[in-house]
Amino acid sequence: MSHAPESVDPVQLGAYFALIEVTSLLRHAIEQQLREDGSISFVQFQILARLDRWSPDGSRGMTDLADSIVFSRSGLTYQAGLLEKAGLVTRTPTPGDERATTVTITDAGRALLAKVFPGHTEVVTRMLFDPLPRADAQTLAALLTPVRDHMRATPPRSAAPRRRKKSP
Amino acid sequence: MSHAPESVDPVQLGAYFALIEVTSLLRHAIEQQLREDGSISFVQFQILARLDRWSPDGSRGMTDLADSIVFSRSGLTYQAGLLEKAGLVTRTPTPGDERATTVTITDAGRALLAKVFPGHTEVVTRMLFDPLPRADAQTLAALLTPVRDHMRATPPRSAAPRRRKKSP
DNA sequence: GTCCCTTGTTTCGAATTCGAAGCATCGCTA
DNA sequence: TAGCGATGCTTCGAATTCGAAACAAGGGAC
Repeated sequence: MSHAPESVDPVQLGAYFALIEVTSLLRHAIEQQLREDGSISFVQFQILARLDRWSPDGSRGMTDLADSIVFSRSGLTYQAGLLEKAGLVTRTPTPGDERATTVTITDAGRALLAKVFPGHTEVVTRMLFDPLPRADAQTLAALLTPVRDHMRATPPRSAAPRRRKKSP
Repeated sequence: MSHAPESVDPVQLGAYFALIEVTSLLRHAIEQQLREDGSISFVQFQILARLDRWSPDGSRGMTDLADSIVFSRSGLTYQAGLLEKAGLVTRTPTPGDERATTVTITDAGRALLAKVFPGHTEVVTRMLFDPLPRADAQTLAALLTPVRDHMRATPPRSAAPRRRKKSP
């Protein structure tokens, strides 16, 4: 299936493995902190944060929300159910489209997020930003942001078009 | 719970989110490719690769192996069971320590890894290294490798601190 | 040699994740 | 306006993950 070389540039390989490991370690650390502070999971934190800080009116459609955190739709249905049961978000039919559901963060959701955020920030700072000075973080962002955009624009490979495509 | 500031430097935050998203997207892409090429999961690929390329004699103890890929021990027990059943690794008692188990990659394991590696490389190259030129990958590695080592040396902050030997 | 804390691994149960299939609605086209 | 593929979400079943508890062997103190 491929013409790609068996051997990879060790330098690049180093970057790849560091990427995977750093993210795993960071995520584990964050999960533990979140469990202590607010009894929510990392995905739930992502959902609340996405709604509170990067969404108009604190609400989004399900599909959009799922894509924005790189998560499956069915998985989001499950998590949104949990969050709704806990009173942290609401799900309402989207006006103008009976199919669509709008997820909105509640005041309780914002409160929990605010309670949990300092610990999260502290962990990220201690694990990632402390050994990575500001100038370096800037470099990292400058490197990774274009890569992220490239990946978002390049779906995994169309064996079967799985992820939703954008408007042509 | 913390004195950490509520607001984070947007530049750093950008690096953090890009890190999480890039890794998620990359991992999904790799998983799909692995599924097509060799019917193994990402963790299984990690295990085989770790044994084949970064372990003496292609073998390691369970704990060491689990830690090296940032994976739970019980999870590794499960995966090692699957791999053993598939004939890709063997589990033998470690000579000199009856408790310990040594995991060793088999010829079939190496063969499968060799078969799967090109596709893996191709995906990583296309998704990560293509938009990230070699010089940049070098920068990325230079940034992340120390961070990774820092994280490895700084466990998640043990919630239940292990009992120490003796009080001085 | 014996006690007892450590270390290495597995078992167990609960929770979470994903893909595929199922439904219902939308909206374009004739 | 009827037909029909596209779109948005949920349900379902299967697989995988983790932490805690259980088990078993090692090894130091006495």
